[in-house]
Formats: sequence, C-alpha cells, structure tokens
Amino acid sequence: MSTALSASKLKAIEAIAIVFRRVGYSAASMQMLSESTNLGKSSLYHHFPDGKQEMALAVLHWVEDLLQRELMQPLFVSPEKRQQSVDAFLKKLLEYYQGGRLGCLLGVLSFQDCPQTVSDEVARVMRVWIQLFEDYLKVYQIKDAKDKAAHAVRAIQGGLILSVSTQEEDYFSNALKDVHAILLE
Amino acid sequence: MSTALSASKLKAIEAIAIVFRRVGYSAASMQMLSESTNLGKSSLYHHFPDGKQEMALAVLHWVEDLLQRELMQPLFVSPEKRQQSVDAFLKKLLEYYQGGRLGCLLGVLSFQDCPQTVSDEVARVMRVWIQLFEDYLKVYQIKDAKDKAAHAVRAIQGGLILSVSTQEEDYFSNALKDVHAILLE
DNA sequence: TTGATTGTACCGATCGTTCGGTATAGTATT
DNA sequence: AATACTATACCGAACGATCGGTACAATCAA
Repeated sequence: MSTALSASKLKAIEAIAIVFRRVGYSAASMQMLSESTNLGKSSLYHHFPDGKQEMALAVLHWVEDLLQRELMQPLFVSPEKRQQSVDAFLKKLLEYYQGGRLGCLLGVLSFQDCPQTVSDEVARVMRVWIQLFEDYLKVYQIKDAKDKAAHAVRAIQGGLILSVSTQEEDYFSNALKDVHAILLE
Repeated sequence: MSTALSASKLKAIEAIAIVFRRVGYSAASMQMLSESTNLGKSSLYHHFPDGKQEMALAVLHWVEDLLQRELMQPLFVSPEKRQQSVDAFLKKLLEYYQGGRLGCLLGVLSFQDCPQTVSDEVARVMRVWIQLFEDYLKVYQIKDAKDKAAHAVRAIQGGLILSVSTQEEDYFSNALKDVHAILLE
C-alpha cells in the first residue's frame, strides 16, 4: 500500500472530488480546483505533480477506499444485525449523493474523455464495487448474486442520472428502495 | 412546429450528436465538431449562429424527435402485436447504444456543466421519455406505471454507465432484460 | 538553516468565436 | 436576354480569453 495521506492533502482531495462530481473532468479547470481547495496553482502542482490527471487518480483512490471501508465493509459485520447495517448503508448513500443532487464520481467520469489511465481506474473501481456487492449477497447465499450485484449498482447510477438531470430527488430515493430489496432478499 | 431540417443540416446534427455522446459537452471542441461534420468552423456558425450551445439544443431536439417517433410510438400500435413491437423496441435500443459501447446523449449531458438552457432541455426530454413509458404501461393497465416507467429508464441509463465504464457489454444487455420484463408484465 | 509549502509572473497551446471574403444559385430589374 | 442584387453555403485566418503547466523567489515550520 502507498503512503498514508496527510490531513491537508485529504482535505484537498475531498474538495477536488466535489468539483469533479459537479462538472466532470474536462470542465474542471485548474482555476476551479484552486479555488475549491483554497490552494494556489503551484501548491496544487506541488501536491499533484502530474496535474489534473494525478488529481483524478488520487480522488479515485480515495473514493475506492471510502467505498471499501466506510460503505461496504460495515455490511459484512454480524449477520444478526443485517437489517440495521443495510439501513445504515442506505442512509450513507443518501448522504454521500446528497439525496440525488450530486452525481457519483465513477458515473460522472464514465462519460467523459479522460486520460486512459483515469478511465482504466474508473473501470477498475466500478468492478470492485460490483464485486463487493456480489460478495455480500453470497454471504447470504442469494441466487444470481452476480446479476443482482450489477443490478444494485445499476439502480444507483441510473437513479442518479434521473435525479441529477431532472432535479427530482424521488428518482434516486426510489432507486434506493430497489437496492434495499436486493440486499435484504 | 419549427421548420423542417434540410438533409445536410440533419447529417451535421447526427455527426455532432456522436461527438457529444462520446466526449460530453465541454470536451467537444469546435475542431472536433468541425472534423466530424466535414464542415469548416465558420460553416458551423452559419448553421448554428449561437455556437456550441445551439448545436447541443439542436441535437437534443433531434433526439427527442427520434425518441418519440422512431422508438416509442411504434410501441403503441396494435396490441395484438405487443410481443413483436417490444422485441423490435429492444433491438432498436441495442443498436442506437451500440450494444452499450456508446452512451445516451441525455445521460452524458446530465453530468456535465452545460449552459442552463441545455441542462433544462436535457431535463425536459428526460421527463418526456419517462412519461412516454408511463403512457405505454397505462395502456395495458399495469399498476404503478409511473414507478415502473422510471425504473425502465433508470435501468437503461444505469446499464449504460456500467457498460461504457467497464467496457463489458453484458451490463447493458442485462439491463435490457429488465426493461423487457417491465414492458411485458 | 534546511526543506516543505506557497504566491507571482509567465509560457505556449488551445479554446470558442468573429471577421472578411469567395462561390453558387436563384430573383428581380431593365 | 443581360445585368444587378440577394440569399445560402462555405472557408481560412485571426481575435481575446483561458487552458494546463513551469520557473523562481519568498515564506513558513522544523
């Protein structure tokens, strides 16, 4: 594993993530990133020598970590608290996506012309996420775990598109109901 | 209704649409659009005086028309051919999205920082699409038509995100199976 | 004092857009 | 029938602005 993140760099990454999620890759200018992080351009290049591309990769790594540790892993603890952990999981999703007002980094970057390294990383993290769902479903011996894992991620991403584009948050919260049904089948 | 499109302008719009679907709004440069249409930059401004924004709006209007007339309307003819019309519908989707290799204009533009007029238009056309699904489901007196209409569009958009990002076309074709089930319930 | 961090000034490239102008094909005027 | 005029379609060159990125001196923290 690589070196741990300093607190200041973590704060920068969180700010950068929000910019990417809001406007995508190409439209995220160094000026926007500078303003959102409260860091001068040279400071950004100090932390991320390869510029925007490295920022995107750093954000993706951070998101993967978040996904793995904060979001998915709690699902795997103590089967007797299955119901509660699923509810907590859905609540975290609703929070992270701001009720459907803000897109998913993976989904947003999927439809952009990023450098190949970034697109590859998006693909990898997306597959990791689906795999984590599948692993969870297999714990409970649910049939067609692979299909249903993809179904869950599809519902989240599709719900976000509908919610973000129409600005009607119901589309996302309804998608979460589908996810709920899949996880507690 | 506005004036009909000339054949040459229609060809330009189709070429522009592909660029937007592949790289999004911000990353679609005038140079790319010029090359894809085989039109000089200034010729593009002759056809679309307001530039990129007008191109996006023109493409959205064309897509709305396509959606309405070519894709959805055939679903409403002759209930005795319900099965066949749904199969033809799914085949058209698979074609238009190139089996999941190319995103949907609406989905792609949802996650971009477009001019407000463009975003508004995306929202409107997205709602039109959902409404058309709902109308179809109501013809067959299916319960919760509104929810299921949103579910269908969500499956398509979510499937495209997974398929485009991972480059695994199964995610999209599996999504279409969901749509199939919804339409023929 | 040394190394990490930052602000300022700057670079060439590219952005979306505008300008000036050409070619062609009708249409009106004589 | 010949001429002037207009409309449409197209183009390359250039505009000012902004892009991502660099150089370097100043500053802060150890």
